[in-house]
Amino acid sequence: MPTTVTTVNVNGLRAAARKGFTAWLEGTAADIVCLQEVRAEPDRLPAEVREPEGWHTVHAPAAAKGRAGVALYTRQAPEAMRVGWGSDEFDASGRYVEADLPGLTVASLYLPSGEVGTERQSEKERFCKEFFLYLVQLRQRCAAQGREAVVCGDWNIAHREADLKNWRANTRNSGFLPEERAWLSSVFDEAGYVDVVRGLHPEGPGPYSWWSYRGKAFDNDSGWRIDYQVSTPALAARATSAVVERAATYDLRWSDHAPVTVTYDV
Amino acid sequence: MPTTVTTVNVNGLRAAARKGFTAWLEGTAADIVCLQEVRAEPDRLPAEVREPEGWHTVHAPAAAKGRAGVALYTRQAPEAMRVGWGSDEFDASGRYVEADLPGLTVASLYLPSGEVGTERQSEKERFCKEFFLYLVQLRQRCAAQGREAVVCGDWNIAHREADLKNWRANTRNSGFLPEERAWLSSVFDEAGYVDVVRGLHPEGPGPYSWWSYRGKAFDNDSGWRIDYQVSTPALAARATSAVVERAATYDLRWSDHAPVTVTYDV
DNA sequence: CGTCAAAAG
DNA sequence: CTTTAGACG
Repeated sequence: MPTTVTTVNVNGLRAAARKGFTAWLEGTAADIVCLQEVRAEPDRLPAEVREPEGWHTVHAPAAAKGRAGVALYTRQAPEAMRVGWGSDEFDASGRYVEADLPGLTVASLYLPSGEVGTERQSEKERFCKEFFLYLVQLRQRCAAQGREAVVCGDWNIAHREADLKNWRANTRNSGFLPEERAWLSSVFDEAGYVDVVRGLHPEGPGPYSWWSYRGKAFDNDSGWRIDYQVSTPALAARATSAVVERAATYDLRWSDHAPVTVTYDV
Repeated sequence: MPTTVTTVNVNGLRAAARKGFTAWLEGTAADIVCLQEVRAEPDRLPAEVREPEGWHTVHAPAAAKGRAGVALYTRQAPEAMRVGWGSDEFDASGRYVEADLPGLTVASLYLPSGEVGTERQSEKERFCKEFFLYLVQLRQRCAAQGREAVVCGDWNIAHREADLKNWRANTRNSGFLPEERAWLSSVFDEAGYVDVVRGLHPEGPGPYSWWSYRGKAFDNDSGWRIDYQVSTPALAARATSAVVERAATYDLRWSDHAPVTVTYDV
């Protein structure tokens, strides 16, 4: 029985809904949708966006209004859900929510974006450090429960040179720093997770999932692959297809990110 | 030789230009256009809006970015122009500019909007007090120079019951306070100016020139007549037509105010 | 370049 | 309800 999972950074769910997210959701075949950068308290979302007909939704807004915010939309009712991972600093930041479905834990992650030389980069580093420890715990817990896990979201790090158009120009920019790339490698090599999309598409460049709104980044396909489905190995082995739903034209976009959709044969 | 003068509060010239002001300006027969609430420094306006082909423009932005701002667009080059009237408090507030054309001084005025019980109402009162003294001076100067004068703009006061849809509900609201109405009467009765549009349309209600964006004010024609052409008597006597260019539908509006256009046979 | 909150109207 | 500046990304 196939299960399809989509992750997408909506860059403001209210704006995205006006521009096409609602139509996209109505048309999608996904069973699970992971959202990042909702940027609204649930009360401030139209009801048909907050809890659309046919979906169960879990919202984890940030304490700061208009910032971050993640959500999970599932066709099946979750057995359990958890906001954050027990972090004093990050649990109220609207950056992590997970839900248990039969045999599967699915998470929506919005890893902080950084800026070299600023406090935002330090925050990103602190987040990564804490979150790595949690990823190890998550794997152990899922193994003990006979569950698979997939952590979907905007990780704000391109892993390898094939994961962004202009890697040379970005070796000193947040999102492609050597230490960030090494951290992401440790998620795969030490914590034992798998980059599902790269597994199905071993050849780069791309597929990119984010194009800056600045300049002509979208038209030039000057993108980054920073949205991942990071899963337990057994689940990754059951992935049968992966696509990035890049909009046909600039004007048809409803976010600066595109949905990343994977079908798992589980 | 007829001269047509339009005054309109554009509620943000950048937004208005996107929504239809540019097309309106290209189609207008006016010789002189007085703008209020430009809400942009000239540098931040597209060149074709800041100084359109065929027009001479005078911009008087507010010191505070994004606030107030008046301008005059004339097909003929002005002989002189003056920003403010020599007021310590108001000259840099982007609320008054005047220009001399042959035989005529034309001004664009954006009188402060108030709110009862707040500092904004006190500011409006101070403005009115100072500006009345200037209006008297202006008349004397124009008389001495053999010039007519017309002060066009958003006066933010409805003069009489016929000048707003729901006058009873507004007797305690800024814009229709007894003292504001009395002040405007003094502009006519003591300073000796004439309300040109009311002269040509003695019967109310209306014509209204502003409808709040809130609620269904436009659809219900729940408007106010707060945009005036206030002229010297001899000029008013030469006015041959006056129209408020109310948009046909809500969606065709490019401001919450409508252009008020008068043709003078001078 | 685009989203959002807040202040202003 | 709409515009704008400013913060953030």
